[in-house]
Amino acid sequence: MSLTLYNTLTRREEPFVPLEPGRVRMYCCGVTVYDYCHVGHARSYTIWDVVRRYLMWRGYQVRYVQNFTDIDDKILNRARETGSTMQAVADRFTETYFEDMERLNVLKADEYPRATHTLNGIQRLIRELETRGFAYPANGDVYYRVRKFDGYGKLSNRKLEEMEAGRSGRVEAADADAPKKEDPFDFALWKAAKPEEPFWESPWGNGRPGWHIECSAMVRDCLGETIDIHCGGADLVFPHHENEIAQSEAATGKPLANFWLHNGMVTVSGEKMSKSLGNFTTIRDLLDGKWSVYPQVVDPMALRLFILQAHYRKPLDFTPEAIASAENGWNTLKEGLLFGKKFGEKLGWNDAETETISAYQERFQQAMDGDINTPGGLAVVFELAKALQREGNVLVHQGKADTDAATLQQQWHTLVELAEVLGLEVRSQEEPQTAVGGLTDAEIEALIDRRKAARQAKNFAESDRLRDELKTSGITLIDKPGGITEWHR
RNA sequence: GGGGGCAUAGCCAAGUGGUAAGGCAGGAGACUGCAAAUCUCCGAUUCCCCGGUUCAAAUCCGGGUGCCCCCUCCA
Repeated sequence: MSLTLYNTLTRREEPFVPLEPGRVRMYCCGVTVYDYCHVGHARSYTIWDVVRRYLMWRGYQVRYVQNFTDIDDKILNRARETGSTMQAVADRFTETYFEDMERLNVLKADEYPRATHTLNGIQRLIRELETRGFAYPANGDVYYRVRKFDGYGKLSNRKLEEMEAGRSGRVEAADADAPKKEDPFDFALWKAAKPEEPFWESPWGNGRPGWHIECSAMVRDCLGETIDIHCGGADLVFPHHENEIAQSEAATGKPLANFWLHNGMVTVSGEKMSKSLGNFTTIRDLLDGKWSVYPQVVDPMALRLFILQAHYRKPLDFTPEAIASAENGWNTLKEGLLFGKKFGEKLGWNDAETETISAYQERFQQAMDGDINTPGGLAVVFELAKALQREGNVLVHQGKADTDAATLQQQWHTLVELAEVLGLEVRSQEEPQTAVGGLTDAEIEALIDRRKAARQAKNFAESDRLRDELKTSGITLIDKPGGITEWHR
């Protein structure tokens, strides 16, 4: 069995073979740090996190690099609007990126290059392109000579003539740089500084790098001339990744990446979630219960589950119903994942190494090997979680489980292992134990005692009133056989 | 105009030639004073439409229809 991945470059699923046996070099296009991340970003970084985790689980040593674009017009605009500086804005939203990803349990990259720290590599690359005739200066700017690169269009599968011919029905925005370009398709490698903008010195004058060049330079600096996997959102295929290929391959004469992976867009009512459409929900607003159509706190793992329940290349529609569904699904998984903590000791589990159940492992792997089929992998995880949830309840109600302790331990071990490959973990620090209703445990117990008395006296009106009273304080009661009542917040 | 992708139960979603995974929601029963929780059971004669290939197709081929993404910053 081997892992196959859909490669945008060849438009086929291909067996994944790394350049160097056992090692994977992976680069992911990161965010431009000018605002909070939204659910679309969450999807992208979650899915690449899963690809990375899966490769590691498959035994590869993965080196994962993801950049921050911290030089950009949008950051500058934000700085102007808020009376701040590009650096300060970039630092702030780099920080919030980390906070959001931490909540989503996205593993930290091995390296986070930033445009502002890569100026040497960028300038070196531009100089090489200039020497080779792929770049030309024009009034302080430097442009890439697109028509000189034969392979231009190979990733996005388009021909310059055809793009020229149609140009879609959109209004063509005037390109202010057009007079400086030899050809309308040329793009900027270096932009001359405008008054009052931050700049860096260069052989072409003071200025700053264009967007595409930073990734070419960072990949080379951090991972080498050819890497195994380059990934990002499907909206980056053209022009961003196409231009990266043009820059890197013109300079080195080698392929930039063997596999190009792209994730599908998150949509809202069928339309792409994006800043420009204004239909986005930030990760923190969603998790903190500030999404207007779903004003409840959302478990980060439910968001993760929502993302993984769709195949990564398909569009994913973001709706309150889907989030509610994912929350319920996560509760089931969580029950399964907590099984060991709740019942392990009672079942007399030993500390010895427990084996993963191969039947489940193989089914999981088979699904994931098929272009990271997370919905298929989740089916296996859910089967285990449901089985354990059931056993847990049988155990609580009948005092003993239907399955022997050793098998349960293996099932639990398998569940935890496979769920972790998907990054689905119960993280204890996320359980806020603040008493919403302000009742202390003793007060709650006292109310329960009063209700018990009422029930024994068959005064059900009073007992139901007490139950409702507790309910409004956020306390749920569970009546069990033998007159025992348990409660939880 | 060009390029890419998608259409499977109420909703989400796997499945690429061998007779439809899984999740959510829903229904019935058990339990309960009633609830909640839990347990058991139940759902597509059918995979957008029309043709074709085949012993056999959701899966392959041809033709339609509808939707999304990209060609402008974008994950």
